[in-house]
Amino acid sequence: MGPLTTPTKGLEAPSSEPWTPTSNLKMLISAASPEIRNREKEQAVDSGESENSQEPEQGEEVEKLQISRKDKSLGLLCYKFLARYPNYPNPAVNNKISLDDVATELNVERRRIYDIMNVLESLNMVSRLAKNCYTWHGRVKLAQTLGELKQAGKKNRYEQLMHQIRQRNLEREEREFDLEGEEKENEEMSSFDTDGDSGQAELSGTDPKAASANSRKDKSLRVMSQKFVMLFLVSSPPVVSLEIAAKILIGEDHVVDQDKNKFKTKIRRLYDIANVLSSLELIKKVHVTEDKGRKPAFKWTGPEDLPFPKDPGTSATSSATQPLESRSSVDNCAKNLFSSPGTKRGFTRHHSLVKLVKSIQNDRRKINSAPSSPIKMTGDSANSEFYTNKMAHLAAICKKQLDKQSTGRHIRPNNEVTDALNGSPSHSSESMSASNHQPHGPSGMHIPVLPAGAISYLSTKCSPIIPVLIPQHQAGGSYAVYVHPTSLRPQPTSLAVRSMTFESPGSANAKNSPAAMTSSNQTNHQSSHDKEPTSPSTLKRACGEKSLVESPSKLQRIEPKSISPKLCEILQARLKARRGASVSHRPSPRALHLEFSKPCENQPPSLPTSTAPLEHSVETFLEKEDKVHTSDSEAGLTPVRPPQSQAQKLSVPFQDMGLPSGPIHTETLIPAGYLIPIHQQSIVNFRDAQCSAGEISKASTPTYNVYHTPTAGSRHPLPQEVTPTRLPLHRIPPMSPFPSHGHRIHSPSPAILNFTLQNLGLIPSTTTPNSTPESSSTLPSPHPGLPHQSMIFVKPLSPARALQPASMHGQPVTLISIPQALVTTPKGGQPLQQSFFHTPVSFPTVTNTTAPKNFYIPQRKLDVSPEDN
DNA sequence: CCATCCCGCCAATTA
DNA sequence: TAATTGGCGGGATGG
Repeated sequence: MGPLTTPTKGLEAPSSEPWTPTSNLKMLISAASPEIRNREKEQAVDSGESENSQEPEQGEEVEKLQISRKDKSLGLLCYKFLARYPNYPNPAVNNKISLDDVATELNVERRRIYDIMNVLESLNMVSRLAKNCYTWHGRVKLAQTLGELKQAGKKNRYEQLMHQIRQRNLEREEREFDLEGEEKENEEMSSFDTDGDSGQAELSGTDPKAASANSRKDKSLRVMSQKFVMLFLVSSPPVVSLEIAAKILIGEDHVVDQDKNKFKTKIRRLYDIANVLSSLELIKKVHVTEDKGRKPAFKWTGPEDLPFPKDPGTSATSSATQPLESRSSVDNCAKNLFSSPGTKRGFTRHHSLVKLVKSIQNDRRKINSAPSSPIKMTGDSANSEFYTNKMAHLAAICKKQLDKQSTGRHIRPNNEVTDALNGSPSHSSESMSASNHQPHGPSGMHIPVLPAGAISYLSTKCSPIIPVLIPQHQAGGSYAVYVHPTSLRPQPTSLAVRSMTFESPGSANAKNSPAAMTSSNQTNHQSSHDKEPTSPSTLKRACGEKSLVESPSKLQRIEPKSISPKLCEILQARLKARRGASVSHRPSPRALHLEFSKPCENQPPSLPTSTAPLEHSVETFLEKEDKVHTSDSEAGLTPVRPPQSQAQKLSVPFQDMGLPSGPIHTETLIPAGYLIPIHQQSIVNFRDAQCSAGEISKASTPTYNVYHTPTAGSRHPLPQEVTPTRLPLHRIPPMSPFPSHGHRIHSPSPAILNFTLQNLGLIPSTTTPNSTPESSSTLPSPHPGLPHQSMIFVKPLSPARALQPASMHGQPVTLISIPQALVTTPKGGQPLQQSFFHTPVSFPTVTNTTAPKNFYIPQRKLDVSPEDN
């Protein structure tokens, strides 16, 4: 069933059909304009068609809508766009996005859609399938992507750069140059980094030559978006002013102002990006009052805890591992999902290849899936989605309006700084909360909201088994699920691509347990094999060349640790001295890391499901990869690019060795790129889903559904970075009892919608018309998709607390339950990805830590005023 | 006046 | 070569 109609179409439908009268109204209204809210207040509900009736209530004739510029804003457009798709799409379905359709439906020029897509693509929320076609991933990979970006940001030392710039500014202000000398020093330091990392990227952008391969293009929006996000993830108060961001994004600030124009342009672009990110609710506008005056800035409101890619090498993270971005090359690579070969060559996937791949994939799935329970995505779900989308759309809008209405800003989180706080000491503690989930909460990022259905897993490395609790209200009580850690990490999915591979090694904790690693590797191998061999050399020239060449260089690598700390200290010292502001440093996670890691090691390597056999030496693995990388792409894997492989190679050994440097270098090299991670998890789900439904769906759609992520980025995590927590988790294979049921929630949207509508008074209560199964959880949780603060207050309880105490004893692992309220969830029916990670080893304290301590922010010079609006 | 940022020309890249 | 992407900056708009 599901498959039939399904997915594909779902999208378009919304466009114009009249859904319900009311809905239309809403849509219109929303679309109409900001003023709407006013209107709403007045009218509240209104009659149909706003236009028609026109309601002169207001009297004015404003004529329908004044089309003010705001009505056309990119942010609003983005909201509309997002409303069309579920936050956690069911992987089984093919979530294709046709640019033409979207543009038509939303009534905008294509150009605008590109802007949105580029930003979303940079966050892995979508990936380009083909010409006019993108695949929607929603927020499934978001947490991971953010984690990777964070790593990349650290690597690039954006934090330091930011500090430097700030200081510089201060100095300038105060006295122009006096301190130049010092600054220079700093700069130099930084510059190195920069050069190493981003610098290159930058250069390329600036310099044509550097770019050689890189198309200049690569640089832009996508890369910019990633860098911008990195800044937030890295800075302690997660507040970034446009000015600073622009400077960093531009090659550097040293450049000085020369190009005013350039600066101006950069700012323009940042606004574009910021609008999209705001729609995603990852950031919000604020003003910072620094020494100078008030400057426009944005505050991060997204999730703070991200999975750390590094550690886990195992799982997904690794994929993440790389943050990388390589800019141009990356892009290219990435883009090429499938293959990416040489510039032109690409293999473009190939039709024929595709078929092969599919078949292969299918086989794999079967295999893999077997153990796992299939998920179901039934047709209904599909249908439901259909509706859902619409609903979501409306809901989103409504929500938005509501928000506006409710002026209140909620809390300002200024201090959300959780990260900073906790962060340094332990990500771990903090992290827990919700890694993945969406953020929407107002400011709270951490709130763990889980979808009712969803199961969260904690990954703990430590204990072999991880208990997971899932609280569900309605549905059932909470459940505890035990999962083998191993399974988690190494992802069973064969799909994992090489990216994964390297991840594992690297991430695997610094030390990584061999077993785990191997397993993962293995998987990769398999998958990779099948696929196409082509890719290897081909990559884009750029990629290959650069990576190759550069990789060797270790420039950065070396210093990072050594240097960075120094710099930090210096900077901090300076800052303190000057301002008294302090910069928070994060303590290096490493120490923790190690500790944690050990436990992990203990775990049994083998996984039940995991396919991963162990073994394979890295080398082997590598070899294979080289040959094959891409193969997976279809499977949903990402394509690989040769360079990566190399990188991996390098990295692997090093890591194993325990040397950070190796891998790092690579990264460094490419700093600027755009990252594209791969997620296993998703894959997994996907598979599962497919098992059940997949075939059908496929049949319907010839295309590949796969979603592969575009590419994996190449890099791996830095060794340094290894953070203690690793969490990867995300979806687990179907071990858990429940998940199997498909019930999932797919899109929250309906729920939300209801919620919204109810609030509005539009509808009585209860479910939406088309109920979807998930309806059970009526509560509206704000979904990721629509975040609203206002809508629901989810209080972030400390998760730990919420959960049962049991967890405590249970071991190191803490469990977190999530209120079911939150509906959201991924559709996959499965466990979603939320991962919580708790720190594995928790000492008793851990739990505690999580919550409460957030408040203090060390220094902050900046005042942030919420502005909104 | 100035912060935002829409619009769309037109170049780069693809098909 | 045509079409698709998407850099880029003029200049409009709202505050």
